[in-house]
Amino acid sequence: METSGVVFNQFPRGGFQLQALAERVSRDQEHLPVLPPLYNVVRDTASCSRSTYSPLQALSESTCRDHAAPAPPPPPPRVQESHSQVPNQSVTLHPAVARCSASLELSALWRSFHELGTEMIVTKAGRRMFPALQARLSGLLPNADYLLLVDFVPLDDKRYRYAFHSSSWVVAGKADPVSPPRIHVHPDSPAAGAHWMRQLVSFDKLKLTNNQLDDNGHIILNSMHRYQPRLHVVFLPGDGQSAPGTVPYRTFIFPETGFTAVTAYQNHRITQLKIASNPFAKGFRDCDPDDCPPEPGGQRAPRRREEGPLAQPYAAEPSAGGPLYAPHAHTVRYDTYI
Amino acid sequence: METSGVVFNQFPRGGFQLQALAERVSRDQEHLPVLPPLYNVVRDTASCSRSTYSPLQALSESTCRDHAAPAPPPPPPRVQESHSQVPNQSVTLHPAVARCSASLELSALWRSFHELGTEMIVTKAGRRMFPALQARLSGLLPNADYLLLVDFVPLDDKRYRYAFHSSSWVVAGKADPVSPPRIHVHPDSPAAGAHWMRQLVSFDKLKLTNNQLDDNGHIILNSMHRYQPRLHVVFLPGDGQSAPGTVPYRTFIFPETGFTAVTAYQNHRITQLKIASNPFAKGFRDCDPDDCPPEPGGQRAPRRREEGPLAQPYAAEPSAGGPLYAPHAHTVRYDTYI
DNA sequence: AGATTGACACCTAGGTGGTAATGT
DNA sequence: ACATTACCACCTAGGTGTCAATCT
Repeated sequence: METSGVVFNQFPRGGFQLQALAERVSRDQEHLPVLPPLYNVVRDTASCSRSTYSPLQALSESTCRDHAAPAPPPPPPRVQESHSQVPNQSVTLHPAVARCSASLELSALWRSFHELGTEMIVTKAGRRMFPALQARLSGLLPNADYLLLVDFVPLDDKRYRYAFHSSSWVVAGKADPVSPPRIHVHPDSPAAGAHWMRQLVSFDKLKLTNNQLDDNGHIILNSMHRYQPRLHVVFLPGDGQSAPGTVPYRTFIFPETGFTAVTAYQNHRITQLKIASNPFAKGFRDCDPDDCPPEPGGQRAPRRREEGPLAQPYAAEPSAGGPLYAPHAHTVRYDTYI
Repeated sequence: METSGVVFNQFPRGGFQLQALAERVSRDQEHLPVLPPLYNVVRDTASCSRSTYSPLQALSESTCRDHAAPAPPPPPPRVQESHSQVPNQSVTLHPAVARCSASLELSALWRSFHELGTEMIVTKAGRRMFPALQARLSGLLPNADYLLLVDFVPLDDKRYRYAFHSSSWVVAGKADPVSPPRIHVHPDSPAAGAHWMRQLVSFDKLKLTNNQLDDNGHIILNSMHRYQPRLHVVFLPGDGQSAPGTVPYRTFIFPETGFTAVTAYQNHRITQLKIASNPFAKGFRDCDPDDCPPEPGGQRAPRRREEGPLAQPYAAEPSAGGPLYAPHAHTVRYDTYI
């Protein structure tokens, strides 16, 4: 099923036309900077109403933060050299995607993680993301067919290490070599616009792995590196629906979904927030079994081991390495986010 | 999503073109006899090598039984009156389906159930079939797109009752009114022929319900009625792949998959075979926990309640009602059939 | 009396982080 | 040192038939 360098998790449907189209989307962007002007980048509409939006700014900081918590600035995005085929001017969108927009679901939870410096576990067998990428779509043509793709681009070309003494990430060198990029195709693809817009689109089948030889179609990432997920909405032209010279897809980036891939959690507050918000980790929660599932805002007594001064007490300054947790991160409890 | 009387479990993919095509397949056959000559009926190729095959005969008895067990003859198929649009002569198949064939997986298990008189539970919330319909396909064009559909046709127009005193099914009157027919679309649809042929195609998401008002897209059946599942392989023409005047689909019927819908099992030997072969029912098996999963052929000591002469000892003659279990049905133990 | 429903114990299947062992 | 792995207890989620209660 690999006709080019791009590897997909699956491509049962629609045969090879779809695969070729998805490959084109991937290739178009493969050698571009993380956020080239070509991209039709749209901000998380649920959390930000800014009409003018700078893509590069979006990745370099969280531009739309409605909390007072200090914004953890990730390192500036890498700009690669090979700008092949970058039409720097505005492009004409295919009508099927011209009015398309997407909003990130659970953006408050994502922001809570982002403020601490999101970490995502990668394992040999593949690990789901938590939170999972979920989006609400609008502006699609109900009767037109679309693919929904997710891929991951490096946020920089560095390798990181977590300094426990300062509870901060520090640069540990240049990035390791990258594996051939992989793209996750939403299992419903292709589907009509009406299907995608009917309800939340969830990428909860997507799995991350650090196994460079992975055979299951999972997304291959380097541990201790930073990544930015991207959502691509790709129009699939039917008979006579092609419009040469137009761009048939749009790419959405939600900066608060950027993360560091790890094989074990480094920042203990990330661990705690995962435990508090992921229903599958309920067994690790520090609360009585009866009233354990508290609604956001509730607060309960600890049950498991009293972890006293476990690592450093959570009070450290952001260092050059990248985002740190905010000293006064939310005490909000998340219950069921799945 | 309902543009005609046909209801589908889902139709996210490929938009309305696919839905229209599937509806056509359904409508073509909706008012036909159970097995009209139009159908491209193919026998379970795994269990039968007969080259000449009579569709009507296939439903009226199990024509390809390689066991000595007495064949439980189901009631003869109903022949409806409204033979609209029945080209009684042979039709020209579209090249994309001309060489298509399908074989039933787990046909030995299906036959064991069939010999006892298969029962399938229907519930308000929807119940999976066990065994699930699974088939291996061949002869598709690897790069062409296909839909895989399953629907259910009544095997007769009768209502049944199980006579416990004689351990046999008896006719209890004329069939109840039928709900609008529903079609289960395999979730992978549409997919390339290569995808369908790569591995076993399993319809384990299909659920049966007796809730006439079901709005989960499940298959609606009448309890205490007999049904025959059908598998439709539908070619989905791409640009310029249409061939007017040809039939773009084939229908496969495996007579050993016919069953009686029930809300609770009637024949106790059916219950026992389900418990012995369905891994989810392992908790009800009559064997020691350690060596409980015996390979087919093994035999173990009972663990749960000794059920002595539970109903009548299993020895009854087939009555006019339909299939009965064979008095000497297999003692083979089935382990994991999922 | 027969058919249906709902609560239940008991499974499969798989997603959590913890922890100790193992690499490197 | 640090990163990774394998295994584990503990969850969620949902598929089984049983049984008692209820419906018709």
